[in-house]
Amino acid sequence: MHLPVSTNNRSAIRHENNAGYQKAGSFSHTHPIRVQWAILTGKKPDCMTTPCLKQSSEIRKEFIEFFRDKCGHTEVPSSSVIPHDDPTLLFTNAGMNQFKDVFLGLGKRDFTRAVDTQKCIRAGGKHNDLEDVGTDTYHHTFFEMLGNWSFGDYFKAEAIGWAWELFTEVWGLDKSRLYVTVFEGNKDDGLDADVETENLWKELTDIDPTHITRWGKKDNFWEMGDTGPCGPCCELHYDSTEDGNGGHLVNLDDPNVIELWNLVFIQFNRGEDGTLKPLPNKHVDTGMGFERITRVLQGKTSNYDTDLWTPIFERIQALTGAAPYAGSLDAHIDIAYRVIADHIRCLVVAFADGGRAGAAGREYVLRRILRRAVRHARQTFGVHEPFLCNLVSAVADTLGDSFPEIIEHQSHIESLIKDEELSFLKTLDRGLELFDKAVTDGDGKTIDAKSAFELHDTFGFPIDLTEVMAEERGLLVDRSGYESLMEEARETSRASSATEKKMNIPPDVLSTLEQEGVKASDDSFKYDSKPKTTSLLAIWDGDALCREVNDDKTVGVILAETPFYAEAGGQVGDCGLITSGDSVFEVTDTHKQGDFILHIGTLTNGVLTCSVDVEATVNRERRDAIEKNHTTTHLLNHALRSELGDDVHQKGSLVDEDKLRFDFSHGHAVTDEQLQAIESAVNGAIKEDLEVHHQIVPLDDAMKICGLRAVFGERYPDPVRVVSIGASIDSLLSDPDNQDWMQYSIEFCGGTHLKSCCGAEHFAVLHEQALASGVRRMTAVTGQLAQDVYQSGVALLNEVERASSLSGDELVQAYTELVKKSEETTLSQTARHSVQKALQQLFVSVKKLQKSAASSLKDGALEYARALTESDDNVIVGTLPTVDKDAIMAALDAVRSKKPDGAVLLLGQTEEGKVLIAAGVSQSLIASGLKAGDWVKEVASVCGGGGGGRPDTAQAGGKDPNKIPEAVEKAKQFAMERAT
RNA sequence: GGGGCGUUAGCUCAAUUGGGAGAGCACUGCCUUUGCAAGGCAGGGGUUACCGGUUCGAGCCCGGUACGCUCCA
Repeated sequence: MHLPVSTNNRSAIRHENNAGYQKAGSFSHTHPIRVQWAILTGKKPDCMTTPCLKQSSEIRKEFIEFFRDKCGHTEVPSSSVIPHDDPTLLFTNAGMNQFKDVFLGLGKRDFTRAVDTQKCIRAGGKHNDLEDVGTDTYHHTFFEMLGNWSFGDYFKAEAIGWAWELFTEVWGLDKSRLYVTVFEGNKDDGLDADVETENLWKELTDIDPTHITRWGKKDNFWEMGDTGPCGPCCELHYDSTEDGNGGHLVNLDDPNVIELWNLVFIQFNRGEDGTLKPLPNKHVDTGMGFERITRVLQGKTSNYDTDLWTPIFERIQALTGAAPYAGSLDAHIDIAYRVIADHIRCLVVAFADGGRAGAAGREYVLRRILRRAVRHARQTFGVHEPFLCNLVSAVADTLGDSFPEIIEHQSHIESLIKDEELSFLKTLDRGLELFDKAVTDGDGKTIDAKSAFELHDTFGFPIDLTEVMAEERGLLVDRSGYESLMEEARETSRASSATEKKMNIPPDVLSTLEQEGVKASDDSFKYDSKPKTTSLLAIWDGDALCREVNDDKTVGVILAETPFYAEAGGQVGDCGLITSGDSVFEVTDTHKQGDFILHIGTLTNGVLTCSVDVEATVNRERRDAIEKNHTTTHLLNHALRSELGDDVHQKGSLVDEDKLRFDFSHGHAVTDEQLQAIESAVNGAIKEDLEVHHQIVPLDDAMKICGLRAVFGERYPDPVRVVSIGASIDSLLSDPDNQDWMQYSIEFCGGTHLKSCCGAEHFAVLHEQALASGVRRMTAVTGQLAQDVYQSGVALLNEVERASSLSGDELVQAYTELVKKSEETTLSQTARHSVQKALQQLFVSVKKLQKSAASSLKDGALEYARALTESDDNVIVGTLPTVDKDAIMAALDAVRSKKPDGAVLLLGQTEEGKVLIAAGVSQSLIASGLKAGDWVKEVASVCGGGGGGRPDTAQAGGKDPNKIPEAVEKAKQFAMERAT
C-alpha cells in the first residue's frame, strides 16, 4: 500500500533529477517519513519546528546496541582512518579494512561477532568521491560505515532477519518503501542465482516479494581483489521519492532511491586460476552508510540536512555572517557550505588519527582537500583570515562523543589546520587574480596550460582545484598542455640534479660479476675505518668491466673488503687512497652498487690490475669532519622534536665534510628564540660529552623502545642498527617502555659516528629556511667552523655596538662598512638577525644625518631660487649651488609658483660632481612650442648627458659640470627660439 | 640539487614607456560639537629588503644576496 501522493507531479521531479539539480527549498515539502509519522501518531508532522526525529548520535547508538545487546556482538572501535602500516592504501575506505586479515584467514579475533562504526575516507584513490562533493546530496569525502560482522559464525538467515527487524521494527521504516536486490548468478563463474538469499527474504520477512530484484556481478557480487574471499551480496534500498513510486529507480543513481545497507556473504575464495571454491568458514560483512540512514530516519532528502552537518553550517554562518544554508544544489553559496563542511569533517578526522597535509601521497590528498575548502572560504564567503580552524570545535561537537581522539587532539588539530591555511592564504589571493586574468584573456572556453601550471607551480593551486574553479565558470583546463609543462619542469629538475658523473653498474653487469664468482664486498670495516689490506676484484670504467686501469680516466674499483663508507642514509661516501706498491688510486666518492662497494676515482700513479693486493686507506680527516656532522644531526633531530613538538618529522638529510643539512616538517618559520634553544640543547649535549652507542638488534625489539625516531613509511632491515646518544643499547632493550628514553636521541642509522659528543666541539645553525609548504631546512656546521662562526658573530655585534657612539661622517662610514661586512661574514642565523637588528637601530642615526644634509641643500637651493624670481623676465635660466634631486625640484617649484605663466630651467651640481638640470614650462608656453622635455634634453647634451620628461616638467643630468656656463647659454638660446 | 613568484609608510595596497614615491586605514596636533558618535583642517611617518651594474636619471631594466612563499627532483 502506498502513501498519499503529494501535490507535486512526478514528471516534474524526474526532470529536475535528470538535470542533476533540485530546486532550493523543495526538500521542505511534504515528506514520506513525516507523513508516515503523522499516520502513526495521528499528529501533524512537527518537523518544521523540530528539526530531527532522532538525533544521529541515537541512531548510531541504537545500531550498536541492537547488535551488541540483542544479537551478542562485541562492540569494536573504529580503526584509524589513516592506515599507517599499509602504504598501498591511502585511507581506510571500508568497514572491512580492519578485519581483512580475518577474511584472508591470516588473523583471528577473540570473538566471532562484531559490531562497529568505521571512519572512512574516499578521496584521491581508486574510490574517489572528492569530485562529487558539494554538487549533490550524498557524496562525502568522510563518512561512517555501520557494520555487523560474522567471522565464521552466523550467516545469511540471521543477517537478513536482523536487518529487517532493525529497519522495520526498531526504526519503523515503511516496508512499502524498502527494496532488496540479490545476485542473479554468473555463467562464467558457474554460479546460479542466489536463490537461497531470495528465499530467506521471502520466508523470514514480510517484504513485498515484488520488491526483490536480481542484479549482476557489478552490483551484487563482492570481491576484495582479483583473488581472495568473495561472495554474493544483497542490498537494501530505500525509496524516498515523494509519491513512493520510485521502485523502478533502484540502482539507477537516483538521489531519492538510495542503497542503505549492503549485506555481503563471504562464501567463496577465488584462486589464482580465477575459479571459485567454497570456504570452510563463511563470513558476513555488512555496511550501512550512517549519513544515509540518518537522513532517512530524520526525514530529510539530503544528508546535509541532518544534524551531522547543520551545526557546522550554523558555525560557518555565524563566523561569516553569510545567508543561512538553503540547500540549493546549484547556488554557489550552498555548494560552498557543503564543500567546507564536508572537508572540515574529513580533515579533522584524518588529523585526529595522525594524518597530515603534505606534498605527496595521502598527505597531498589532505592538502588538496584543505585548499579546496580554503578557497571556498575566501572566494565564496570572503574570509581573509584562517577560518577552517574555527570549525574544528563544531566537528568535535558532532563527532567527538563517538570518536574521542578528536576531542583529545582538538587544539593540536586546530593549530595544524591554521598553519596550513595561513600558508595557502599567502598565495591564494594572487593566484585568484591570475586565474581571473586567465579567464579574461582566454578564449572563453579554456584556461590555458601556462596559467594552470603557474597556478600550481608558483601559487600552490592543485590542478584539480583549478579545474573545479574553471568548471564553475563553464570552462575547461588545458590539461594535456599542463601535463606537458609539468613534464618539462620535471625534466629540467632531473637534468640539473643528475650533474655528477654516472658510474652506475647496470643489472646485467652485476649478475655477470656474480657469475664470475666475485663475492659481495665486505664493508663491515667501515666503522673503524682503519687502513685495510685486501685484494682488488674488479674494475668498472663506466661502460664495461676491465682487467686493468693505467690512465687517469674516472673508474670504479671493487675490493674484497673495504673500510670505505658508501653513500647511504644521507651520509656522503668516503674519499681516500687505494695503493699497491707505487701505484696510487685516488678515491673521490664511494657508492654501493647491488652488493658491491664501488670506489670511484682516478689513478694518479702506476697501474692497477685485478686480483693484486692493495691497501685501502680512508681520508680520516674528512671522515672525522663527516662524523662530527652526522652525530650532531642526530642531536639536532632530537632537539627539534623537544623544542618544536612531536610533529617534527625528518624529511631528508645530508651529511658531508662541510656541513649538515636537515629537512623536517614544520608549519612555519622557527623563531630566533626557538633556534637559540635548539642550538643550546645541541651544544649542551656536546658539552656533556654524551657517549654514542650503537648495536644491531632485532627490528621488533628496537621498535618497542620509547622515544625511538623511526621515519614513517620507511622500510628498515631486520635486524637493524640502533644508534643511541647517551643511553646504552642494553639499558634501552632491558626497559624499553621507560619514559626517560625520550630525552635521548635514539635512531635507526647505518652511518658512522663520533665515539662521544665532545668530538663535535661546537654547533651553529647557519640557515633556517622554507623548502616547500610545511617543510623547513636547517643548515648547520660543527667543529672549528662552528666556533669561528660563533666568534665572528660576537665580534661583529661588538663592532656595531662601538659604532653607535660615533657621529657625523665617521658614523656614516662605519655604518656602510658594517653593512658590507655583515653580508660578507658567515654568521649563524641568530647572530645575523641580531646584527641586522642592531644595524637597523644604527641606521636611525645615519638617517638623521642624511636628512639634515639634504635639508641644508634644499635651503641653499631655495635661497638661490628666491633671488632668481626677482628678475622681470618670464623665461628664467639659472644656476644653483650644490643640490640633490629633491633640492633642485623644490627650487623649481619655488620659481614656478612666482612665474605661473613662464618657463624655468635650473642647473646645479651634485656632491658627486655631476650636473643636474630641471625645467618647468607653463601651458601657454608649451602651446607656443617650448616643451620642457626637449629643453632639458638639448641643454643636457652640452654637459655630456641626456634627459626627458613631460612637456610641463622634466629632469636631466650630465657628467661635466665645467660645461654649465655653456649650457646656460644654450638654454637661453633654445628658449628664445621657441617661446615668443 | 633545480625552477618560479614576492618584498613600497605602522597596516592594506597603488605608481602608464625608466622622468618629482602616492591612496585608504592607523597616528599626532588644531578646529567644529554641551557631550558622545562623528566631521573639518593641518602634520609626522619611506635608504621602495640589501649590495652592485646599466643610464643624465632606477621602485621599475640587469646581476648577486637576504627573507618569505611555492613547485619539481
